[in-house]
Amino acid sequence: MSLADSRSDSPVRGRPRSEAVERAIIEGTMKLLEDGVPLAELSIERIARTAGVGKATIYRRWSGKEELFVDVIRAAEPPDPDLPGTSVRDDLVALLESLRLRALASRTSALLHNAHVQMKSSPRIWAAYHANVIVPRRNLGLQVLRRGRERGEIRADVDLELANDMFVGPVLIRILLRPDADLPEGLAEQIVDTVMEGLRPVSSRP
Amino acid sequence: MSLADSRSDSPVRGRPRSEAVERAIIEGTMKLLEDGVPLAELSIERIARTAGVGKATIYRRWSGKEELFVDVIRAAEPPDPDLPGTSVRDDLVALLESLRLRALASRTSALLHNAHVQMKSSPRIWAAYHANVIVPRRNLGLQVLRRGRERGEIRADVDLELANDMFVGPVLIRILLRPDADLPEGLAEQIVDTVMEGLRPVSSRP
Amino acid sequence: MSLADSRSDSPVRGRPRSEAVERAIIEGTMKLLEDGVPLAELSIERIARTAGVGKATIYRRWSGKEELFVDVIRAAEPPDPDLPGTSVRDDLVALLESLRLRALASRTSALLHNAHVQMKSSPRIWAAYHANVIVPRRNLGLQVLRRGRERGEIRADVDLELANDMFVGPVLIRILLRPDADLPEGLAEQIVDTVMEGLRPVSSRP
Amino acid sequence: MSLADSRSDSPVRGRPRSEAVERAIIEGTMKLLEDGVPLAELSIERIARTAGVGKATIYRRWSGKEELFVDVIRAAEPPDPDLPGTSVRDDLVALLESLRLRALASRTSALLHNAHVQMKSSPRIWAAYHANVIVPRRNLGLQVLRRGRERGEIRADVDLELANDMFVGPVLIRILLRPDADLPEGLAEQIVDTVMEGLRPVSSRP
DNA sequence: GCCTAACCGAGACGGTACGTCACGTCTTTTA
DNA sequence: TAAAAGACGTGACGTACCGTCTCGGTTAGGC
Repeated sequence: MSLADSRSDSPVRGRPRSEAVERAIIEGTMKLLEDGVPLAELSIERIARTAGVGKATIYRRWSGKEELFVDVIRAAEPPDPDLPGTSVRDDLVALLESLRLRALASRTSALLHNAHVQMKSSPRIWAAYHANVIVPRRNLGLQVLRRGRERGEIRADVDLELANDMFVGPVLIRILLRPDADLPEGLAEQIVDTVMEGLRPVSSRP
Repeated sequence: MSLADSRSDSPVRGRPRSEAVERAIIEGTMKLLEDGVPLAELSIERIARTAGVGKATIYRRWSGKEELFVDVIRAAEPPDPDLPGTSVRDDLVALLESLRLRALASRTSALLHNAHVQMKSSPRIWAAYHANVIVPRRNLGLQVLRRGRERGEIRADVDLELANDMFVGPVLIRILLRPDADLPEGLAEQIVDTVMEGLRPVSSRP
Repeated sequence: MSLADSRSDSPVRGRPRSEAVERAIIEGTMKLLEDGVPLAELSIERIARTAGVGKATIYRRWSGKEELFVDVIRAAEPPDPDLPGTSVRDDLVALLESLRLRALASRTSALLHNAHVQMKSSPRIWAAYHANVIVPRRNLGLQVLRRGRERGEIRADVDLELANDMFVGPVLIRILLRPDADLPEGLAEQIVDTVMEGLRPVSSRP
Repeated sequence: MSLADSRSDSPVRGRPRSEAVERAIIEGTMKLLEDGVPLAELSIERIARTAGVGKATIYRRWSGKEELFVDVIRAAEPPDPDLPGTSVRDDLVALLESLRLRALASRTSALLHNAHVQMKSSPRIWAAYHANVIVPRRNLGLQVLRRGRERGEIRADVDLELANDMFVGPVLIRILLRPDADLPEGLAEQIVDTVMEGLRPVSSRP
């Protein structure tokens, strides 16, 4: 292997792909989405025009609109939130709060509202999005809950997957299904405090 | 209705539209969706071909693909579930259980998974779907919760809209975002019992 | 058969193709050629734009650029010339003169110079052009020569196909291979008189 | 050469162009043509692939497809035929015979049939081909005829340019316009003898 | 039992976007 | 500096749908 690598056969050959072009495409797409262009009008042709790029350059990197969207959305994803670590309750509030704030930020809002829409048209792409975006976030929540169970803040018999859905579901439902719904301050606390009540060990009840 | 028809200005004139054709279109579309045709390939042209119908005949009834989908989905919607009325808890379980069973039925499953996807591309259509399908279901839940508050099964200070989202959210999130997730028997009970814990009046705690 | 024909199954079905559109396409193409647009720039896309027509409308009638050109050239072909019939010599002069005049007319000149060029790229199309344009003209000449042989104006042992090439060749070579060459008045007479000398029966020599 | 190389200013600077590469390109193109690749499919990209050469290497030598073709065709041109010089008649027969044989040779046949086709798309290139290939051949014929006139084998009032077209035209017409036409042995003699009849001085008639 | 307006299927129409390919130019590394 | 490789912007290719528009041919009333 080290031998093969050091041979002159084909390290990279030819002109390398321009990172600037890649950025231009993704940011051009993002700009169009932010400008409120309906998803149905977001053609590859238009993206290419906006980014000042040839169609072939897009197809060289992504095999279609949906594949491109996975990367666009990934680029728009904010970094994982910092968790205080003081308690399960506080960590969950931080997680949900970051979800709420992301949805309120107009930039990602337009993306979040519409992004998964287009991708669900293609099971293959949805899988990619699921693996790259949804699962990691989900794991963050599961990790918090697992730690909570170890610490005795959550009953041992609780289905953590379901618990996670009970925390995240109410927020996501408002974001995805009812974009007009408001996401008031304090929403995260209300949800966490209510659901935690049903997960707490019986001994710790007031 | 008979009053309107008997008006003298223009009763019907000419050949009336065939109900059979209307049914053929909607059921043809449904058949295609059930057969796993990706939403992106569901063109009006293909629907017309499948239903053995002219394109104009479709456009005479619906102004586009999305409008048609609203009716297709409405046709696939099961009737509102019967609520036992014995308690808030039992009614909520019945509601969630009907949601779960609908998602498990393969026929509507394909529709549910993908329906809102296409429609969200068109705000206008999404509004129609929202008003005709989502809001009524939602109101059913709110009604149950309101009755529960009146009966004292739920604390007076609880935000019922949010409470509703907390019951429905976990189920919908699994249906819409993770079609591969399982919806095990007893899911409804688990969710309702857990969340209800946090909504119950302090006095009724064990 | 008469039964089948009289049944209502499918006389023509659907909207008939517009003859006006067909004309617009052919004349649009001709206009572009006359305007000196290089053949390489004569894209279907541009023809459609010029004719104010959708691309699909062109492809519905012709399977490609070359097929279309066959019809464009056929449309530009002048009618067969009137032959005086007084003698082989006079008929041949008339034939060659019509060829010369056609080449001088700027309209068809541009076509003639470039038309067969594009078509030869496709053997299939060239065959069509050959069958529809070249062969009929050629037959006209052969007919004249055959009549001349019957009348004794041409020796019986003459290969008429070759003879025809000897009359037509010199003119065509100037048109196709040397567009800058001049086609002076009297050219037809010179060629016919010279070649006829070699075809005449020995007895009729001066 | 050695003198030029030893000059101090800029003998050649850098890596010299490879003649092998040049040959590979021209012969690769010829191979493709011989293999019956339709002219329309003869892209620079394909030629480069076939010759195992970079596109830029081709563009460094020729400014486009047509320029390249001029050299390809020139490379395929057979040398000028040896003329017996015994009489105008014999020289012309030799000229026409060489034309006939060239067309029969499959190698150049494919080229001859299609070569001028592509080039006529570009007036500039056609001019180059005309000057480099057509004119020299043509001059050879004119030279023979001029000598014939001096010797008294051809009448003094004969238009030699036209005479040349009358000899060459019938053969070329068969090659270029009717590739399926046969070019039988004895064709050259028949044409020359027939046309010469009309060019001979009156005094020498039988 | 006609008349006639609207329906119905088929499919042509001007468009727009698709995904592919070749153009001629450019930017890499290697020789 | 040449050469192979291949990315780049451009634009045509031929296909598929869009939503609209004729066509010939039903199919129900109202007269």
